[in-house]
Amino acid sequence: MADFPSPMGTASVTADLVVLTVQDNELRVLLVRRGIEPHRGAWALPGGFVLADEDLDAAAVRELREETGLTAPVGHLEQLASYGAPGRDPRGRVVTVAYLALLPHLPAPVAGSDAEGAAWVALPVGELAFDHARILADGVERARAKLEYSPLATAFCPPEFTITELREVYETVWDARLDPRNFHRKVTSTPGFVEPVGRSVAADRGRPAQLFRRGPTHLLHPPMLRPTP
Amino acid sequence: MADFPSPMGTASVTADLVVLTVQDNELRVLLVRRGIEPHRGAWALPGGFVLADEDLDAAAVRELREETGLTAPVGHLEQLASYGAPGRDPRGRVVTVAYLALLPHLPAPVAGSDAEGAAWVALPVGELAFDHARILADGVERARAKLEYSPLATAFCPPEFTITELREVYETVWDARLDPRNFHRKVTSTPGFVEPVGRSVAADRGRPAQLFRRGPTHLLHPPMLRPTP
DNA sequence: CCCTTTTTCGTCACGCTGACGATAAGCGCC
DNA sequence: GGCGCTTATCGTCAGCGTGACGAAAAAGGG
Repeated sequence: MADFPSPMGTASVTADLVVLTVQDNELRVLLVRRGIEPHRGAWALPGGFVLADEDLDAAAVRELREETGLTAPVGHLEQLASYGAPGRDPRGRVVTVAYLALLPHLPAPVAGSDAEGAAWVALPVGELAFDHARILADGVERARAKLEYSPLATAFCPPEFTITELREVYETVWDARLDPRNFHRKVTSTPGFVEPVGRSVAADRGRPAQLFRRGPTHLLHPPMLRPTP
Repeated sequence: MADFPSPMGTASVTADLVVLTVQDNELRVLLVRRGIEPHRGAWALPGGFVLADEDLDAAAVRELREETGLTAPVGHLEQLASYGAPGRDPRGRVVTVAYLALLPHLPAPVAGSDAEGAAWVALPVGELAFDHARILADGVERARAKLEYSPLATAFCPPEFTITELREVYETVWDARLDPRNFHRKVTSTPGFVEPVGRSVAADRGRPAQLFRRGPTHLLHPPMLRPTP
């Protein structure tokens, strides 16, 4: 690491969020409509500046809470990547540390103080402010890849879910169809992926399905295979 | 994204490198000995401040060139993660974007202007300045994982290499022993992993080995499996 | 009760892997 | 040149996980 004084004056640092959820068999992202310039009126990823005495992860957690009203620790949050091209923000040098959040479907989002509104927008979305389209694409790609070798699909589900609900998450995020019988075998035979609750729940039609919780495993061995188109 | 003025004054942004190589069946990392405070005399990851009109990736490429003297694009370079805990640098708020580089073994490294020396240090290393021990651990873990599902082990090899050299890379990075026969079958039967050059090379003893180049694939299907200890 | 729907269990062929034997192709030495 | 040693490369075979698909179980509705 070099030393002061810095050749690059200084930069502002923001934590922006790619918050994904699955609703109505659609992959949706939380977007806010910008209330101020630049890009006033355009859709953008939620986020904000990192505070002076705040860690990057803490800033992401705070932003997520502010935008979704989340209090309990549900879903999943991880650092995605950082973006700092010189011209990406017309106001000056801004380095953005992007985070990826996977959540079960929640009530209507809350608009932040600097936004005119917030909404869950189904993918693919249209134009976004700044380089947020690229950040979103990176987040979606990360999420798609992580479903293969991690049990993170359960982050899209409520605390108790059926195998079919979990399969619909995979089918939605991957935009593919999975065989219900093979999927059921795979999920229930992978140790630590899901644990049976013991109760069942009846849908509108068909045989009632068993309820499951997410298991203790953080890595799938062997991974869930994405069908080859 | 929120707007100016920033609640967090501003921060300095550095690009630090986890440069890994394999030499003498040891995984080694490029470290510099700090010539100035803080942590003067301590080992640290190479890196430096991002310039005013410079993208993050460009800063990483420049630092890598300055520290290793690399001109041609060899090996592999990717963003690792960002670190910005408030107290991680005693001089003030510094956000570091860490990069991971995988290189074949090179001649002696070059000491930067702000370092008293540079060296390839075999893992595990001792104490490091700042939070560089954590960054290094994250980089090594990323490298170990990537060898499973990507052909990045070839980044540790010279342009032309034998299957045995490639296997020794896996064995060194994973600290495991692989069956030479099964490894040979796996590598040569995975499409696009390696391509035969057509020539052979004789070692000190034994049958001469065929030479290979890295293939066009960027993802291994199915992945190379790490042995379960 | 029969039909429909959905969940859940079984069966079977195939491909990949781990374990390991066998052969090929060099070298040094006598 | 033949022999022994070492390493590279090819073969064989059992076991496991997977894709494809049949079949039974468990509800509700006419």
